[in-house]
Amino acid sequence: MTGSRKIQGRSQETRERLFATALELFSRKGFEKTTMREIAQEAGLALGASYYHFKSKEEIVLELYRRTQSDDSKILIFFQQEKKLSERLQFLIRYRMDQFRPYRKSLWVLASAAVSPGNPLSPFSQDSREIRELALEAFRALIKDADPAAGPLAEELHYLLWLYQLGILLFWVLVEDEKKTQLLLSQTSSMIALLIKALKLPPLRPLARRIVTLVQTLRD
Amino acid sequence: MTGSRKIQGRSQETRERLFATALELFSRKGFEKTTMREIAQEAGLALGASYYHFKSKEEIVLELYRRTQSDDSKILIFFQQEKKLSERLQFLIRYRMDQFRPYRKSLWVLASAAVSPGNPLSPFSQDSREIRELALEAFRALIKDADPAAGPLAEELHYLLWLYQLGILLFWVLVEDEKKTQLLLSQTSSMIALLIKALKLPPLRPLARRIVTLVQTLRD
DNA sequence: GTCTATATGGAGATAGAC
DNA sequence: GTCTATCTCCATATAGAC
Repeated sequence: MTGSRKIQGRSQETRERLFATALELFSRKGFEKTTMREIAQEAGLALGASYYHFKSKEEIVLELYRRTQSDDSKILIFFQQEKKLSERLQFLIRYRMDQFRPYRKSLWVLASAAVSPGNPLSPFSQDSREIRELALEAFRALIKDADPAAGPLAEELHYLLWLYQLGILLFWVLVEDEKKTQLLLSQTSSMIALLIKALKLPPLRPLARRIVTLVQTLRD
Repeated sequence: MTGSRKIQGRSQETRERLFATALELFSRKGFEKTTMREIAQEAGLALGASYYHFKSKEEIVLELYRRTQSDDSKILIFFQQEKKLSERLQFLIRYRMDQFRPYRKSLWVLASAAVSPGNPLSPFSQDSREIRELALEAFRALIKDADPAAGPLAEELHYLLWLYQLGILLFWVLVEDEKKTQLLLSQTSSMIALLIKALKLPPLRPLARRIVTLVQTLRD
């Protein structure tokens, strides 16, 4: 038993080393240009040994997906004690960044590899809807009982804020500057709260309606 | 002479067919997953014959870059007769879309292939600054003498509008719906003009300053 | 000028010895 | 678990027919 645990432990260690080496190479050279031979060599293994741990190069990416699966219960708990919309926004997006941070450098390279048509890795293909719906659910919870209330944007605000989140994450991944991203997040999230308040003023009601109609039309 | 022209003509035709076939396959299967063998076969050529026309797979992409090089003089001429900012915005962005339209389906796949680190194709690498500066120049011209005038945003408005353009083009390439893109463009460009006007109102001056400071900080 | 046929070396992946 | 040997398919390059 103890012996078996030891072996499992060493195997896990090797697998971990392979995984880390692969991500390092992916972020440095890109997914397609990184070869299994390189990964194996850099991790100090023979090619065949690497294939024992990961059946294919794509399976390494699936491992990354698995590790960034989220448990959003902490987000919902935070929402119970904090009603301010800008604070909720910042918390939710920072929470996502914490999930992705260990793999931030690999994210862009892998995401762009994944959008290739017919790529089984693509979160934009089959699994897309499921993942996106989960993410949208968190934003629906964010809006409920929030201050300021959604007002005339109510029907589409969760979707708009989800798009906003994508933009922030894109900036984070591309610009690779933690401080700047935090500044952008804190500044724009309070501006958004301001804008939501402003759109409740009677003279701006038609504009708010126009925005909602536009978003609804574009979403199909 | 006539004989030579004829041969050149046929060669040009073959080259054109190869080029079109390659782009079609790139957009269907992705750049990396498309092989020269496939391109040759689908175009009805032998492999070696393809290499006569394009020395490498990457050279096909360089051909695409060459074809989308822009001549912005028509934009400047349009600006002389049209002062309205929302009209200018729509014209400029539609002009870019016209440039890219023949290759729209290939754009995303190639762009994502190009952002791989160390990729010689990348417009984000060395050539990046040059291309971006050219694009920004058009937006500087757009703002000059525009109605409404830039107001408190003046210092950074050309940059903000350039970002806006990137967003519209991203939507266009990803959503693949010409009508929706046109709707998004016309609606949002008039909202932008409205917002610029609003930010001149005295109570919104501090907000405008905050935006300018934020953009300046984030740009380095 | 244009094409066919073929060679080289490297990629992902697998089989089977240890 | 890890290795070596090997398979198949790819990009690339070139020799020579037409």
